Amino acid sequence: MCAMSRKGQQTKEKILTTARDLVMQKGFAGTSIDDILKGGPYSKGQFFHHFGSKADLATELVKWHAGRDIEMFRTTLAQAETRSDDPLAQMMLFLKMFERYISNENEPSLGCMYAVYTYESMQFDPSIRDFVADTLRDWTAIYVRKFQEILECYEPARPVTARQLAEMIVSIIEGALVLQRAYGNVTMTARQSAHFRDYLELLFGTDGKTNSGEEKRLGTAA
Amino acid sequence: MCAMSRKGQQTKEKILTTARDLVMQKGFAGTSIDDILKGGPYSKGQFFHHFGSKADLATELVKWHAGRDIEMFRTTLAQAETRSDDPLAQMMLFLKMFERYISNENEPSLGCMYAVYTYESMQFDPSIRDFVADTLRDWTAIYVRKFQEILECYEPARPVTARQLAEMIVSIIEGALVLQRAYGNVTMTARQSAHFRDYLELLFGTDGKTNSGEEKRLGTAA
DNA sequence: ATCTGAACATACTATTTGGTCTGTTATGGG
DNA sequence: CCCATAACAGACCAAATAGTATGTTCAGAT
Repeated sequence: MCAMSRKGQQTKEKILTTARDLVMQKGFAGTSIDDILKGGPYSKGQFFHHFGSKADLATELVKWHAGRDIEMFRTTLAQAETRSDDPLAQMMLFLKMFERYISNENEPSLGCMYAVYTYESMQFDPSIRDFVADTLRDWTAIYVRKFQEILECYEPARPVTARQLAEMIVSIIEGALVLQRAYGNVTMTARQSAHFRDYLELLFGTDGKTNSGEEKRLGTAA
Repeated sequence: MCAMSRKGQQTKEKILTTARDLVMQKGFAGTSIDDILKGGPYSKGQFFHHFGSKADLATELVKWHAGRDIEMFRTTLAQAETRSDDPLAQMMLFLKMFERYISNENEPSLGCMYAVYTYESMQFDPSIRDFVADTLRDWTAIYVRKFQEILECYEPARPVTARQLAEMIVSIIEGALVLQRAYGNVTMTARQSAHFRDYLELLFGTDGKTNSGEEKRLGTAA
């Protein structure tokens, strides 16, 4: 009756974990099903019981990853939001938390799975490509909202939109992850994020700041 | 006597071009030799006459690409350098030229080949990984030099090193290329580069500027 | 013109790959 | 306890894949 037993779900997750690690090392096309099986070890029957095909794995893998990824993103942001009422301070804190997390990355997950899929995109069907693009858009959208709040409170030293800033930090992180991986340097992404924080301070910093957080936001809302 | 005839070189280049286009679409592991042959069409004998193996193609392809890539990079910078004596103006001009180039990208070369290799890195042998890392370092080093010149002439509004700025623009471009590809949006990279120029203006701009280009540079040299 | 090696063509092969088929074992609801 | 079905095991298969073997053509130096 039940669609899937405890044990089954557990096995499926283990296969997904193994697949993720291998895909992050060698790409999707570069990872054969046998590679994944050897990485378990799992049996062929096990794999094809849980996944209809390799293409099916591709879909389930990104969606599984994106679910966990976005959830952690939101959790971290929510955490930052409890520690301050000022959106700029929240953003700064969030970035610092991200930097701490990404530098501690012990496992072989150096890089971004969306980038892996993006750079092999033409072998996936359009629905996967769309999903990856949508996920990146979701990611950006969260930043956009926060920067909108910031722009409601602070006057930037130069004209800039929330979207521009959001896309910039996403670009910086994506790019830094490429370099981090290419160089085998675990601190690259954190450094780039820190530099972006520096830019934000210059843009919204004490000199350029015209309104304290609460004031303008309440003013706008009223 | 000659190592390779005109015709041979020509064919090899055509194969490399086809291979590059396919690899940029589906990744390296996702591109089979038969795919490349069909993309020509070329014969199997032709391929294995020019390349010892698929791994050999991997090596020759990045090196061939990097040679052309870095050359264009230097040419564009040299062009920018002839139009102004001010290193900051040169950088701005260079970025603008890059933006024009990258937005016009008609072909299917959306993205960066080094990123493709980096995200499939574990299937290549270490010498290729090292080559890619070195090429990215070369790329960064050129920016570092230019930012050093800028920092000799201008006082930044916040403390910043040439290396930080160089790594930031490289990250931004790498990341923007990922987004550009994921979204199928040809203007993303140019917009990110433009935003970085904005940051540079804020950092070195009229308010923060303390020395005119020539002055301080000469002063430092003397 | 000739002759040598580069350049190309193509049939063939061993292995890998994604995927199936058949059968066995474990699980949990009634 | 029973039994339907989920979960697993592993032999098997056809297609794809990288690579070879063998031969032919062609360009260019002498």
